[in-house]
This record gives sequence, structure tokens and C-alpha cells, in this order.
Amino acid sequence: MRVAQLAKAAVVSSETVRHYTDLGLLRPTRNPDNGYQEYSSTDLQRLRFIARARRLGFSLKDTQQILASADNGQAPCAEVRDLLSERLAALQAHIEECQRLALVMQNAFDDWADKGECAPDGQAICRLIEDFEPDIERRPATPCPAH
Amino acid sequence: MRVAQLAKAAVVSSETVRHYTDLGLLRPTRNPDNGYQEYSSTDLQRLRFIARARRLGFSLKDTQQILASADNGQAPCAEVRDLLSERLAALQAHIEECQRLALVMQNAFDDWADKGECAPDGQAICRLIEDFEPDIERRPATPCPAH
DNA sequence: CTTGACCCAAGGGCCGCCCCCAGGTTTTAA
DNA sequence: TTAAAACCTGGGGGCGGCCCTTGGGTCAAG
Repeated sequence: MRVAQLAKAAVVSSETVRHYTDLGLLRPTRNPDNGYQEYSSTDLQRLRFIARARRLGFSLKDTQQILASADNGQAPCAEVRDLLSERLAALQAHIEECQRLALVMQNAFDDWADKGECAPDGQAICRLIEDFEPDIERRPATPCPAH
Repeated sequence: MRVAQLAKAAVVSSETVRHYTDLGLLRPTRNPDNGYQEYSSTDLQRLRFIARARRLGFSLKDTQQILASADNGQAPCAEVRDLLSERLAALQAHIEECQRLALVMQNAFDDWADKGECAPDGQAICRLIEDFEPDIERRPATPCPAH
């Protein structure tokens, strides 16, 4: 199979296939006539595996590691379980961080409903923001402003 | 003020100050003797403004836009309110996406508790993952795997 | 024989910084 | 007074996970 066929079979873009190939996650051979990449059914299996792993919340690096273990003939299940619980914990922390931010935003929004426009007094930039600093401790910036 | 002093005063890193300067958010003058950047108290005000805006969930680009309006003598309040509600909506969507993912992960984790190790049958990579494809429709990959 | 669909590699772009380099400047303390 | 420590400069690369572009080469259908 060539790039586009593989991509279609696994429902990802050709770019993604190329990207994974560059990362060494897929290992096509070369057609010596034209230099095209030739993917095997094993590559399709790997690609589907990667897609599933991504949907399960694993990073590409995680997936790389899992595949490497499997390539070494080791059953990666234990590793997979550990990784998953790490990723899940991190995701939950991330969610909480986002929720805190959402609260802050909601509060600001409600707060601002009554306040009028900035008098452009030449001093302030926007009092809505400048006067805003609630009971919130120092927090980092936007955790992940939604893609 | 020079970079480090400004950074300290606004509780951000010097790198951040430099970054914002590169983006044109801060506009220091040059000390002709040594080429150092010289920041004014206006820059400090702007920097604090930016930091607050970031803590409120605005992107740098948003902030840039807001500052540009203010620089043009326009009261940016309306814009700011609109932007905030957009950002909030996006963040909530993001949170929901993350929560869906967390559920999937949790389900997989529970599911896997009983299943044993992969028999390294030379075929499968890791059945935990390969056999996993629950009632979940096609979803994109990891929304934002927690920094 | 041309059109259009595919292939290639290499590079930049996104976001918001952080970190490193090599070299010049300023400040502090011995 | 001098040496070390701490600062400054510009430019570049890195993070993640791709997407998109450029400038080619290849190939199937009409």
C-alpha cells in the first residue's frame, strides 16, 4: 500500500502517516523504481493501534514506547496500564485546572454585566481587566485555551 | 527599567518579557550606550495588564488586539466582554471533551483490571488496546494531554 | 497526451514560552 | 582594583501533533 491507501484504511490523513513514518512508528519499504513508500499490512495494524491509543489518551511518545516494547517481544500490558493511570491522573488534574479557570471567567463575566464601558480616561487600558483580581491566588496562565 | 527589573515587578520571567517585546506588546526604548532595552512605567502597566488578561483566559493574540484598540483610543470593553464569552464557551467545550476522554480512559482502566497479560502471541501488539473500541464514536485524538 | 490524482523531501507555522549559545556590560564583593 | 557574578544582546532550537506549502517526480484514465 502507498500513503494515501494506508491513510484511508486507518481513517487518518496522509500527512499523519508521513509524520508517523518520520518518527519511526511505521516502517515502510521503498519501491526502488520510484522511491515511493510501500506499507505492509503490519503497518496498517500498527497505524490502527496508534490511532486507538491516541483515542485512549496516550501521547505519541507513549505509543512509541509501547510499540518498542512489543517489538522487543515483551508484553507491554503492565506498562500500558501504568501509563494509562498516569495519563488519566494528569488529565483529571488538567480538567480541574480548566474548571478553576472557567469559574474565574464566569465570575468576571457576571461581574462585568453591570459595569459600564471604560471611560477612555487616557490612563487605564480597560478597567474591566485592570480592576479584576479576585480572591484568586497566583495562577499560571491559560492552561489550554481550547483548540 | 531593564528586563529583569520589569519582569520581577510583574512577576513573570525575563524570557516572557523578551517574548512580549518581540511580539510588539511592549515597546521599550534603546539605551544608545549599550543597546539595552529600557522599559517605562507604561510598559509595566501593560505587562501587568497582559498577565491579568492571561489569567483570565485570554490568549496573547486577544490581548494584542485589546491593547491595539486601547492604543487607538477606543474603549475595548465591549470587545473584551465578547472575547471573554467566546473563550469561556470554547473552554467549556474543551472541558467536556476532556471529560469524555477521561470517561473512556476510566472505562478502559476498569475493564482491564480483570484481563491478564498479553499472551505475546506474536500477532497482537497489546490486546488491551487492540481489543478496545467501546461504544465510542469516532473521536479526534487527545484533546490536550495535560502539560 | 493531457489532466488530475497521487507521490517525494524539506521546510515553516501554530502557541507560549523555555533554554542555550557566544559574546558584551554592569554590579558587587574581596 | 580586579575578578567573579549577574545581567544584557540576538539568534536559534525545542516542546506536540500535526497541517500546509513549495517544487518537483509519477502514474492512471480519457
